[in-house]
Amino acid sequence: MGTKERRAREKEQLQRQILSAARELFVNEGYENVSMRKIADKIEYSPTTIYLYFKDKADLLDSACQETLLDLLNTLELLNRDKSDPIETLRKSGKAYVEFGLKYPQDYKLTFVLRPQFQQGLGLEEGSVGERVFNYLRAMVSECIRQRVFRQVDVETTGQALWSAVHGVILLLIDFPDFPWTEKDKLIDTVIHTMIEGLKA
Amino acid sequence: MGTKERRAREKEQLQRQILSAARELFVNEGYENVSMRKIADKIEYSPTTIYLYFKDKADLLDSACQETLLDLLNTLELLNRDKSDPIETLRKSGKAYVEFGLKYPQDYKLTFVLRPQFQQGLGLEEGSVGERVFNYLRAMVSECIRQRVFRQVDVETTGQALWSAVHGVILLLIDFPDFPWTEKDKLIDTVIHTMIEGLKA
DNA sequence: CTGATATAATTAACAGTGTTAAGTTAAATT
DNA sequence: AATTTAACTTAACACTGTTAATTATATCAG
Repeated sequence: MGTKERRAREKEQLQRQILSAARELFVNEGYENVSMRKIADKIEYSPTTIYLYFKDKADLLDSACQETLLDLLNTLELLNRDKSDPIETLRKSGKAYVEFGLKYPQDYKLTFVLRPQFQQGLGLEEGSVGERVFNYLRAMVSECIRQRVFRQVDVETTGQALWSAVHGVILLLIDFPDFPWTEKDKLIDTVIHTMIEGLKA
Repeated sequence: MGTKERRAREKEQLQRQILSAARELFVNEGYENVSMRKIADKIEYSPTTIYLYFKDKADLLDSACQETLLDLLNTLELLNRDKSDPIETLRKSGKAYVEFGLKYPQDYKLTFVLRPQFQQGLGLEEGSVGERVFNYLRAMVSECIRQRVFRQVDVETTGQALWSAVHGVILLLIDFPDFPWTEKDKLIDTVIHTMIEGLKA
């Protein structure tokens, strides 16, 4: 009697197909420029079919962002963290975070700028992927303080301040591509380096 | 024969009226949620009249952002800058910048996030208001270096890095109002203070 | 294999969007 | 008073997200 399971599998597959098409379009053409009809065209279904699998367009955006956060978390956790040099770990992670944002600018903006406007909260609630990303940052800062390479700062505030700095440089570089930036990597390194220096004991 | 002048004045007045209505709506309801028809209703003209005064909706956004930038520049230039303490000046300016962004979050996002997507370049071209704002920042950094309170860093890169940091904290605070931020002012002060410390000689 | 039932997908429609072209009204000039 | 010019509006187009009603399809019972 596996027909029910098969049907469920098929449904899940179509859901993934829709999400995949939507995300690709969002990323390539921008959320606002993607219509439900465009997504439907891509998967060769009628527009309203999408509504059988997702509540509305914002829900689609939401799901796409979840995927982005997972990718980001993956990227960060793939870094080989050297416990003996927490500052270098922090620096590398910051760099990886910025590079992720610049490599997938549409994804990043979708997740960290656009989505919050639609969906309050950003899924930073307990157990979410977003929370895990932030925990990762928290742990690094804690380690720097524990090893006395940072002065006795507040972990929470410091983490949020670091996040602010890298978030800012990502968005400026994405949003003002024509601005006469010094040299992209130099700017990124300066932001990260300056913050770290400012926290040192 | 002042009739031509009067007509020109009336035209200008209507243009201002449109812009004022548009900006108010943009700020209160968000750019995407404001339709040309809504603006038209507010000023009691037909929707198409707007197109006699502005090229399109993006042009309206553009003009609104120009105003915001002027307001920002005004706010910054009202600060009494103490030449003898350039670091304090920088700190106060950074704080004022962030507070401006948080006081008029919609204006800030319109200008520094939304507009760049529509209109490439952001009017940071020569002689623009945007350029004057950035020159303000450049001058402060230069002064810090000249007086040897900062180490011998690159003015351009440093200015951009500082901008990144404050830009980031503004956007995070705006976009994630539900995030468990430590204490708003503490976070802002930490971001600014940490950057400055990291630049000191 | 046939008929009933549940599920999946579609068509048609609504109220709204930015924008353009054509038409109308009002004012200024000759 | 007639004509030109400027200001404004009406009607329309091709879209948008979304809902309700309808049709097609696949599963199950007899």
